[in-house]
Amino acid sequence: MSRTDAQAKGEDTDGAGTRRGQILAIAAQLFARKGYRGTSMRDIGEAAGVLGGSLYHHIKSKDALFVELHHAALDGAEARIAAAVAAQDDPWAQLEAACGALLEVQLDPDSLTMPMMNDFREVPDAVRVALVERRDRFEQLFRAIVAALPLPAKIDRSLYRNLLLSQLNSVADWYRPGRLTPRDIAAQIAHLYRHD
Amino acid sequence: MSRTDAQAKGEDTDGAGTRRGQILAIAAQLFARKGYRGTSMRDIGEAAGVLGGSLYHHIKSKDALFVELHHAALDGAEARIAAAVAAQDDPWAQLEAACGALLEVQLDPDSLTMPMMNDFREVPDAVRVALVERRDRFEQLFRAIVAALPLPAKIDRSLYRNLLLSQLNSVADWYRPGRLTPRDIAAQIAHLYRHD
DNA sequence: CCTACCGATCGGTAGG
DNA sequence: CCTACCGATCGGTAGG
Repeated sequence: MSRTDAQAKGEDTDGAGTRRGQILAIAAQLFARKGYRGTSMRDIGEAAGVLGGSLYHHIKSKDALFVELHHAALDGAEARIAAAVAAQDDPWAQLEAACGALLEVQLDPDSLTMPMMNDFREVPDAVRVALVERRDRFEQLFRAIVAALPLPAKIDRSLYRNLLLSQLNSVADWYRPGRLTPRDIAAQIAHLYRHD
Repeated sequence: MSRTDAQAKGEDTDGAGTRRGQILAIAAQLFARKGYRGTSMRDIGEAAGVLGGSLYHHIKSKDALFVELHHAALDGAEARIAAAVAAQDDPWAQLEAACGALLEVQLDPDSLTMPMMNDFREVPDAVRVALVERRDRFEQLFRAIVAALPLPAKIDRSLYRNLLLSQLNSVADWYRPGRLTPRDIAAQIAHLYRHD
């Protein structure tokens, strides 16, 4: 039975229980830490206790593996953010909730759900197209949140949204767990971006 | 005569006039566009009209080439930002001037002076150490500017500075020349970060 | 600056 | 899941 068949029946195709699920989790961790080009199939195999070539029983190609992980990561982040936003009424509170949820996902050192959003440049062209498309859909979530903010008329909402998203994505470049929590940082960002 | 000898005499060691200067400029452009790992010595050679191996008459290694370009880029950016800041008196005006100068350097598509600040993860360990050390020194400039701002006491200046720097660095990830100028974006960022 | 090459590593495959 | 391998590409070098 193919994976697609199993998915159609709603079975557990690659939770942590399956061998494939274990391999996906291991690969996500390595990609997140070392990037696309910095992670070889042999690296993933070694972490999984097999040779690199053996992985091709579970995946079609390195590219397909990376895209699958990226899509799953954004699915997870999207769900968490949508839930956090839905729990708030005030538009500014929604903004802070969205920032907090995104940063919690992105800054969790054990997170397998957020490989590298920002490696677009080190990926093959065909992969980049798939990543950008999925990311653009993800960003619709923030488009809606920003649209609901009572911003002064003179503020360019497109620029505002781009700055906010790149601000959130770039935190992972310098954040180190310890002094500040993801929520602390989200609160500060939401404070900076509060302009009324 | 070695390069070091020439430098000691203050000669033009690698301006655009020298062959070495041409090669550095070409390499900087490629690194900026495709990243460290995405740019091979053969790529650089091809763009310079020679074979990859021939480049080793002018440089010691790919690593040393990359570090040299990175240091030169930060030297140039530092000088421009310091000059822009010195032309202002008001601390908030200094902040905006610094943002504008940095973004002009970083968003100029023909800029050879700003390879990739953000590829730290795709670089060998020894290179990363050199890059981080130089970058930390670069960031002292912003430490001084932020220290001079009359921020409310409750604002964490360390977090504020980290957010500002990563905000500025991440603009290059989405900026496309056209609608907005680097100064437009700098003005918006300075506006967001104005909290008194 | 080129020819000709080195050892290492890469993604991926055939056959068992 | 392993053995054994493919062709491609990498940074770098010797010798001219």
